Amino acid sequence: MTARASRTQRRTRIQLENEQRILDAALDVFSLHGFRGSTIDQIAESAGMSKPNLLYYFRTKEAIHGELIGRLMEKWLDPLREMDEAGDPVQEIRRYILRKLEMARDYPRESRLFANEILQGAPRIEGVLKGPLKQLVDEKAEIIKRWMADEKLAKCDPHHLIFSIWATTQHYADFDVQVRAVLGTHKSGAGRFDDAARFLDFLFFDGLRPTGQSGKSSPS
Amino acid sequence: MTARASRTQRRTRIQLENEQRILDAALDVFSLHGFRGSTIDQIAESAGMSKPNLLYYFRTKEAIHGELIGRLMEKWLDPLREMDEAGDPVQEIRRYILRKLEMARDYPRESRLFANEILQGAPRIEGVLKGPLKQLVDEKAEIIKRWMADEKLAKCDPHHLIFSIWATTQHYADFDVQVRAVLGTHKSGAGRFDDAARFLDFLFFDGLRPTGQSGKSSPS
DNA sequence: TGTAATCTTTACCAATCGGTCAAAAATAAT
DNA sequence: ATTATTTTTGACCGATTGGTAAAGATTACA
Repeated sequence: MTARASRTQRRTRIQLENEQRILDAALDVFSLHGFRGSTIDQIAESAGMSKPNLLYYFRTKEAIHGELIGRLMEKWLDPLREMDEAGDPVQEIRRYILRKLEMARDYPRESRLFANEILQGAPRIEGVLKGPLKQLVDEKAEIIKRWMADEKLAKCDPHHLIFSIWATTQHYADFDVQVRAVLGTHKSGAGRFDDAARFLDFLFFDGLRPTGQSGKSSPS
Repeated sequence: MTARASRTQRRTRIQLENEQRILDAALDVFSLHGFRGSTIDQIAESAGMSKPNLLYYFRTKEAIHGELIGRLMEKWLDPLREMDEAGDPVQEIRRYILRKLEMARDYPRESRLFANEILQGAPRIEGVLKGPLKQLVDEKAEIIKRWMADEKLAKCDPHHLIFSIWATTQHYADFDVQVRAVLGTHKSGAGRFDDAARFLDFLFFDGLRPTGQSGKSSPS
């Protein structure tokens, strides 16, 4: 039995090191070119390793990608899991937005890997989306709905609220090239995310305020 | 000189037909797999055409992709161009959001093509982003800033406001698979976009209201 | 109808793709 | 030091890639 096949703990120091180097290089490549657009040679070269050597640790291209996606999905939903019904609704939502924005800032490759996967029809994670993801979102949407019923938040569709949080935060990772091109080079990287945090706080919490008076202008 | 090389009007009926078929098929394929992940054979088959026949109309894979991207960029920025300083600020922003959402609904392939291009580093449209796009956005951001100075809109960073509109609307095209997976199959396609329009109106215009009283809760 | 231009196909090419294999090199255990 | 094991390598495979050459089929036009 080859080394990598053993899921039974027995990992050499070299194994752990090289697996990490491969996954890191693969994250670079996959997040930039998508699954089909990436080649094993590219990943191997980026990892400073020969192709057969890489294939000694991961038997197929799918195996590398699958491992990355698996680890990603674990970490990706953590911020939403942390949303606590017992907490203050406004602070819970605010914290969720901030955590997601931090993840876009600190793990842009992971965000792009996920975006690539979804864009390309999510053939490899369809089950997760319709299963654990949907379940988690439905659960949290119920909590948000109760918050709204208790007048702690302005009423709106909680599912679409979650979508909008995903969209606005991940935008800073997925469309980073465009954001930087439009803002120009005068803004440092950190400054962009500070501005984004400030803006998102404005956008969501001048809309999500508990007090009821709406500013709608067309009574129609 | 081959037929397709002549940019000088002389297009046969067959040329126009086949070019359209090819571009339509290529839009399907490119928007789903990105540039590197798409193959000429795939596009040819999807267009019901042999590969050499396709290459008679477009000499390279890049040529097809370039033509698509070019036509896309034309249409893509129209809604923003239509934003009129002379109009009512709230209605102008509201209309822009609605137009962008309609484009996400009616041209999801184009949205995904663009997203793929940006995700993969925008190597083929970097110039457009830093040139015409940045110029247009800067121009409209100035208008929005003046609206805010005139107290017609709540004050915020206009660039990030535009980003958030892009992010929230295009999300419904680019992440459609995820949206459908989370919402489940009980919602028809049209209904999703109606809900989205309603929600986005809530999100932006309970925050972008002209009247100044903010609902911030942490006075710090 | 004849003919020139346009359109389509078959056969093919070199390069690259994901992946295999056996043997060599490095490492660890005794 | 010897052996057993793990790691690395170069040479190679069939399939697919983007693209070409040239001949055949079709069309437009006189």
